[in-house]
Amino acid sequence: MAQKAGVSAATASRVLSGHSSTSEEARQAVRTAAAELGFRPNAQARSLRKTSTQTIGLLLPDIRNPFFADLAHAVEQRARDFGYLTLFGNANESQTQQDSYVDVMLSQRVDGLIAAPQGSAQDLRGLLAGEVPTVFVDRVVDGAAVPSVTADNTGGIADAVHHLTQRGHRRIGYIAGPQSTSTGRERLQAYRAAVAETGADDDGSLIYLGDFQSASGAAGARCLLDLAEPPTALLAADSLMSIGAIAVCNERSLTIGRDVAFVAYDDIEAFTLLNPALTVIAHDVHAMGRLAVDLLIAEIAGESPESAVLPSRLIIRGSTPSRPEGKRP
Amino acid sequence: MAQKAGVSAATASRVLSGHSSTSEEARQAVRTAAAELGFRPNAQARSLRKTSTQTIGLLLPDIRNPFFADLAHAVEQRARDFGYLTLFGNANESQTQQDSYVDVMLSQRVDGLIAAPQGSAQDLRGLLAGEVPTVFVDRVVDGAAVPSVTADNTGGIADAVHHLTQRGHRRIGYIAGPQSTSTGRERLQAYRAAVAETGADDDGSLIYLGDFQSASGAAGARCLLDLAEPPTALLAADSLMSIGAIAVCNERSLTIGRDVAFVAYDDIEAFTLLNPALTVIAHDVHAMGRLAVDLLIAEIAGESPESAVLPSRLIIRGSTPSRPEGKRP
DNA sequence: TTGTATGCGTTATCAT
DNA sequence: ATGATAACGCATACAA
Repeated sequence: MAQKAGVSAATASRVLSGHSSTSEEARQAVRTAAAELGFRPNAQARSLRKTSTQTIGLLLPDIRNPFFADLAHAVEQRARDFGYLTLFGNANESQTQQDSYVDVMLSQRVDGLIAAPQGSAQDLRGLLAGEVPTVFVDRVVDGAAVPSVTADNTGGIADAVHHLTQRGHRRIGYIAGPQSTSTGRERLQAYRAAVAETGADDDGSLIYLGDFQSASGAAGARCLLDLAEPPTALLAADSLMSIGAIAVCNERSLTIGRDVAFVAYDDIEAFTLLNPALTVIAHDVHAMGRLAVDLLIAEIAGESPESAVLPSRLIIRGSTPSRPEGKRP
Repeated sequence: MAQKAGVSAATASRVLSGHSSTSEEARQAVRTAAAELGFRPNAQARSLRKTSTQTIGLLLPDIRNPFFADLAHAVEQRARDFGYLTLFGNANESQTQQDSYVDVMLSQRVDGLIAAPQGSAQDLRGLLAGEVPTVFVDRVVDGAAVPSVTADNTGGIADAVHHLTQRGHRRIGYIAGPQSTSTGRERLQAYRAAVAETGADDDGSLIYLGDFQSASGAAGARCLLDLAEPPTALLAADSLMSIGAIAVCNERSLTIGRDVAFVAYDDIEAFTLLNPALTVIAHDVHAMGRLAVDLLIAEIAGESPESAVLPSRLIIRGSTPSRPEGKRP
């Protein structure tokens, strides 16, 4: 390339990176030569020489979960604003895959890492050793000194339970997330606290432990509805489990809102299409992703950004009417 | 690292890559040293030396579209099987972002590229110049000699239109995808052909050009339903536009299945929750992603794999009952 | 089996 | 303003 332009590699580099002072004719020569050859600087070599890769890693547990898809989109767009390419890993709700992606991303020398982690701190030694600037998003890992952007899980669940008890429900079935995630744990704890506070039935059999996937939501709904004394309201800890649970209700010809109330954690557009539409605990996913990137950028710049907790908002729709006097099958 | 283990860099490299012959004691020394130092080989440097990066690029138009999220998942999992990391780009249905991602990925020297492209061949000169093994998935670009894995758009739409006419519909409103995509074009053409073939109303005003996003589905539904002689059935070219369209039907208290029939292109789980559930044109997204990776691997290996067209399947559910005699508002 | 030397493509330093 | 040179971290050909 350089020789085609009749200059040294150094000059070509200077022209292409627009760095140092170059002559007009050198710029011309290099640019035409580059264009003709379809020359593309090798990012690997550049990263090797510089310290940065202009790349951040995004480690998500499940890209098929609309919440994380939205989050990915928000992160990616914001990262672009700062000139970073987002390297994407889908842990598939598996510790093994998560670890392997952390490994790969560290090997790729990402400049920073945004992760919605699972498991304990031990599993993420790499990150926690401070090997790379890291921000946790949505989920956190206990005992990790890592800035995070999370949602107000406790407030969200509390609002939902209070809402349901106000509407006359005392038996609230809860389809929980996996306890290997901070969100799964926090939301379950919040459910228990809210149940205690409101005086709703504190019955361990009203809790089903799912895994944030649709099938477990279905299993949970079956289990709860089969109880001798079934719940009059269902609350599921994410949108995918909600979908599974609602499918079971339909299967059994239980009408949501009439035969059983329903609240979903996470809002997705399709939930507004249901009849009645679903009452949900919603968040500003876009803000969450955006803020996570901002924190990471600050961290990369050597600052120590503060963690943030974004508010939850209960959106009341038709799936949680006041409880009628009548019984349900 | 090497000196900590008391060996040369070459020996360390050999041990870590498990390549050449090494002595037991060298292996021990290197491995313990590597573990103690938390040593991680630099993938950049390795890629620079080797020709491959063990990385493929995946360029998708919209990760928030469940179809592409599923596709991303399938591709990523399959790529893992071959030891490839998937580098992910979300073009956001924008040509500019698409081009910039192609640029970045080529700079990153991905070993191959899987893309659901938009626009014309001119916009993707880089790929088409054969700079890197490429496979198109879902969408293609005209005039490009690139293997592809697509769905049978024509068959899917034809089945849907035939189904609707058999159920007594003559005015079928079609919310089309953008004509800058091959899927948008093919499906629209198939709609027109099927309308002509079945003798349904061939009325240009029954066609609305959307952009595969939810808002345009809503706009399309409003436009079509406002017609002096509105359609009795609606067909939308993807799931997002379907969601927007259904929201409008609900808004107007039109009951799907009773007041207006509905068929969505692409199946998503939430569609089965609607009451009635949606009739959809479904595909095996997982197979599509998997096959795309397989083709790419073959291409990387120097072969010339054949393009594949995966079948569409019409899943008939409650949203398309036989047309009653009664009119709709 | 292992060490030495070289090169991958780029950029920073130091001359000129 | 530009060229020569070294260095980034790793892998390989060759020598020992």
